[in-house]
Amino acid sequence: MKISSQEEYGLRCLVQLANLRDGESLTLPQIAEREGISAANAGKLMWLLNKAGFVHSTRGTKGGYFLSRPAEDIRLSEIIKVLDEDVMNKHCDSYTGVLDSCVHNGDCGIRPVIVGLHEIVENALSRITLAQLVGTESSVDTMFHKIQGIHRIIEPQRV
Amino acid sequence: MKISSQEEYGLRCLVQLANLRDGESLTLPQIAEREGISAANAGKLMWLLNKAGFVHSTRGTKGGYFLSRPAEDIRLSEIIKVLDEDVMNKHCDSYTGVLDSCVHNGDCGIRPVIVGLHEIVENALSRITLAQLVGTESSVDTMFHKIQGIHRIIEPQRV
DNA sequence: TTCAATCTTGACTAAAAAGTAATGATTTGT
DNA sequence: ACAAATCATTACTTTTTAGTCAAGATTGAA
Repeated sequence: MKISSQEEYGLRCLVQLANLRDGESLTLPQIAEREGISAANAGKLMWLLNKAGFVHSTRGTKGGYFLSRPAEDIRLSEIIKVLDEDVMNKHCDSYTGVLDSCVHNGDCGIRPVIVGLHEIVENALSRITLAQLVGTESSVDTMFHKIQGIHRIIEPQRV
Repeated sequence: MKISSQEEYGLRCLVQLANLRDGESLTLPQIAEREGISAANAGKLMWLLNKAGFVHSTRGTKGGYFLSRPAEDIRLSEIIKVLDEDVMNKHCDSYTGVLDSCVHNGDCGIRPVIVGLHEIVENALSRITLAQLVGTESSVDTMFHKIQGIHRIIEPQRV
């Protein structure tokens, strides 16, 4: 269970945009350089994010990308859903209740695990907004503090 | 964020073995047929699981695979760790505290998310044992009930 | 002892994901 | 109008993951 490259870098790019001030924007080469990827690669990611409505872009000189809505309103769960469309599709459609479409009908001990995992991850990511990821402190201390913070946000209440 | 094929089918194979009675075992063709994969593929998975100590095998006629310890003692977190070694390695070693080895030093807003996700998944999987996945009910009702059960197990307490 | 069933292992092939390149379209400034 | 900067889109290449195959080793039974 891991985060795909597309998920990771798509998210990173959005964080870059979330760090901008009002009216500012970033070009593909700028985004690419800040994240250590090629401009072509960044272009592909931004294309996806644009299609999905997270960012707007303007072409020509002085063009670039910027968030299309406030970072406070963008939840990580939405982003991930776009960057990795088939999170769940792949593992039996029974997630949606349609048991017949899964090869493992009648003999699938692990379906509850897959569904359960999907749900806790989705739940955790829905509690974090882009705005909560701004800032670029790098010391072990601040990073540790931040991890604790996210962790507090992430942990769901017991039912 | 998704479960890899290796994780999924490795786990499925172990569930098959967990369903056996004492003294029984399953051959590769048997495992393969039950999971809808090829015997060769099953062989590779079982090889990994054997190396990692989850199963024992006997060769020759009447040979096969069986769990090397009680299903109650095998936590899903251990299994997944073996089936997908580089769960976290990939995303910056800073997870281990060594910040210098990550390309994104000083500009990594998402590290807390990656670490946080890893932790809640690990935590969830460590609460489920193979024994809890035996049985093969397939009706929507029983499956739904099981999902709820796993969900209750999975959700961590609030800190 | 010999044969058939079975696991073991490494090399090979196929499919999927990631990343690159190239061409075209739009905008701004002169 | 023109040139430069920039995004948009599709096709292509590389890398990684998944899956197959075949030759070898071990065991049990006749």
